[in-house]
Amino acid sequence: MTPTIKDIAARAGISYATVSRALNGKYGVSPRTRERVAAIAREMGYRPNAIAQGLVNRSTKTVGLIIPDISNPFFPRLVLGVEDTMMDAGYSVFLCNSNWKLEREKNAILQLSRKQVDGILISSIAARAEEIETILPPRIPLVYLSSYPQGTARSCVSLDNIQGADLAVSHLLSRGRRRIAFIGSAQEPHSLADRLAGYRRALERAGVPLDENLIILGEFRQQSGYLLIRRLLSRGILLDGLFAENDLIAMGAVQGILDSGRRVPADISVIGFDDIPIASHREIQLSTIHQPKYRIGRRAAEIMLRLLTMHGDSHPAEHAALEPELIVRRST
Amino acid sequence: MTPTIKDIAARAGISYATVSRALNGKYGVSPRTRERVAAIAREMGYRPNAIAQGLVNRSTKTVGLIIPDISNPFFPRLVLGVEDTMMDAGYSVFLCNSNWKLEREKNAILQLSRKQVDGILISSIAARAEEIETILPPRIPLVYLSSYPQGTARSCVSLDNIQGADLAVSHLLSRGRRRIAFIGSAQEPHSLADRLAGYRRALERAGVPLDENLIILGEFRQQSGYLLIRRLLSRGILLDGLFAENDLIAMGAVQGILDSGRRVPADISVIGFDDIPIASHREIQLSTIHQPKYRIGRRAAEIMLRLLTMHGDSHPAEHAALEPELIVRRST
DNA sequence: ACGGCCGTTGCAAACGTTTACGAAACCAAG
DNA sequence: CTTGGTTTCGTAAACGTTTGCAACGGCCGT
Repeated sequence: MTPTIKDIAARAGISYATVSRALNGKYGVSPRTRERVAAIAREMGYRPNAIAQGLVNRSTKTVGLIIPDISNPFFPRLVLGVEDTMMDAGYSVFLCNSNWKLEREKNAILQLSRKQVDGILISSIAARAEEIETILPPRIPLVYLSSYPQGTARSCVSLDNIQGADLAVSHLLSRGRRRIAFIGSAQEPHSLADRLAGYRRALERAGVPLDENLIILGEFRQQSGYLLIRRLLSRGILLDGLFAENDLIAMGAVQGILDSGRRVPADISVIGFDDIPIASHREIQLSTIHQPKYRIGRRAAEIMLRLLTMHGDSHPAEHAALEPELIVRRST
Repeated sequence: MTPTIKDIAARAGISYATVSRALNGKYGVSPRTRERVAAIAREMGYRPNAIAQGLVNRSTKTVGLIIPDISNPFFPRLVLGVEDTMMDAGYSVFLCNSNWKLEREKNAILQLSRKQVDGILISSIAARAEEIETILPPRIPLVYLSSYPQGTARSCVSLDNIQGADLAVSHLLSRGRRRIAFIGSAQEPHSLADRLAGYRRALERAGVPLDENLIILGEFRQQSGYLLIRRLLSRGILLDGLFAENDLIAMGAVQGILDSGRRVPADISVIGFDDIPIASHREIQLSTIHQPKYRIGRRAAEIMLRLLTMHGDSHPAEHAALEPELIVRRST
């Protein structure tokens, strides 16, 4: 059907080994035949079969990218960062959505390893490294983006979540807030833990007592923020500030606060996390901690490429922690 | 390294052909050995090498998905729809961003065909079919999503853009608007043409004269909508309604209108297209034409699966046009 | 003229599968 | 016990590449 290396060889009257060498610029082919082969290949519209190449080279020039949910506004730019830089380096990327389920993450890893990907980038919800690293193929590069399970020796790139949360809460404190609630999601154990830690650290440093009643957990969704804050307020619990684990929750919470007859930020200051695109909209203006999503993706891909090129010589895990940045908008 | 079919054969003391048959449930292997093989495979953690399988089966259980830009809020749910249903059917999907460039679309097709994908789903910006179909491998299934170039004989699934635009403009007319502007993007020729056609059709049917000065083109970006409407207004051109080719432009335009001291919808009613997630936000409340993005993706994937299973017997192109739905919100 | 070396090419194995074909083994019936 | 048929299994080719090794020819130096 589509021409193969053998077809070219037949047409050129030489062996297909020579064709291969000519096309790949290998040493040992006369300039004359090299050109002839190139011309014929072009003319026949030859495209190397990457599958066959993958089989013999034991490298598919392909990586897998596993994320929880591409329709969550945090991920698209991260994915784009990965895709852009991998593509520039000649790699293709398999996209897999795990839907926040460990089972599906594991399944994705399985599928990817069958497809012989050269590496895997994953934004995992696993709490412990064994949960997913045990099913990895032997010596395949893996880098965590925007996550890192406990006990892993792999590379990862993410924001300094503790620092970011600290920044957010300190900002609320600087606004004179003392009763600061935290609304988080139980879906992603790691970032939750760190952001909670940052929350605690900031309060402690400021000498503000911690009230466990102000900490509540739900899901990574907007509605979740709405419901949780309303429940909190209806219980008559006093608060003048809110730190949400992410912008989606924060936006829902803002609506909940408004619906309960209170003002933002006058009565309650609200700050989120991530700086998703909507957060900066004129009518929203949510204060937040900025995450350079595209850069995180790019950086992770760069690390992956490095791991890929030094194929297995040693894997000095690289831990890139990007700096969080406070973005002050109308909600505080 | 990772166990192959031969390792299993050696361990079981049989030929690897038999192992293959046993593992694939082919006819002609005794239940006893079948079980033995399965047990050994499980114990050794065997994973079939999909690359090798792809080579001999001439099918990689893989498709390519080409879209302009995953970070555009229109695409994530569409991608999710594709990914979910392809994955359920045992396929993996390569994601490629073309960044609204025909060159990159073509390049993506090239890469994908080298990777021997079984099919390609593409949200193309090409105006004419030849522009991209000429570089397709011979008999590979292709389905257009949310786009269809002129002169193609391939399947496609998209919204009825003319009808949708008609709906939008008719809605503005029903609100008593007569001077209705159109702001579009030149980036995607097809949807532009259709939405413009619907715009014209609705005006004509209502007997409202068309004013070419009210039609302006820019980019698919929020900022573009802002700048264009401001320019329009500063020229002193009268208008009381605006139909934007998509929500992003519409949102930018709303800001531009507000900044120019006019009210929405009192002075100028605004309606968009797509119904991206932000549009429904409480503080935005943009009227628009809903596109069922996830369903479009799913539907396209289903068509692809059908094409894939009847491997080449004949390709009766399937043209699925989903119904647009008018969503009335605060901006009109 | 001859030996050796280099530049160029071909042969064949290998990557991990699937599968057509044939061989062996088994069983039942004659 | 032979025969024919049916299971069950092994051999080998094939998919499209890459690459080590050997072979070939020509050129150079002696």
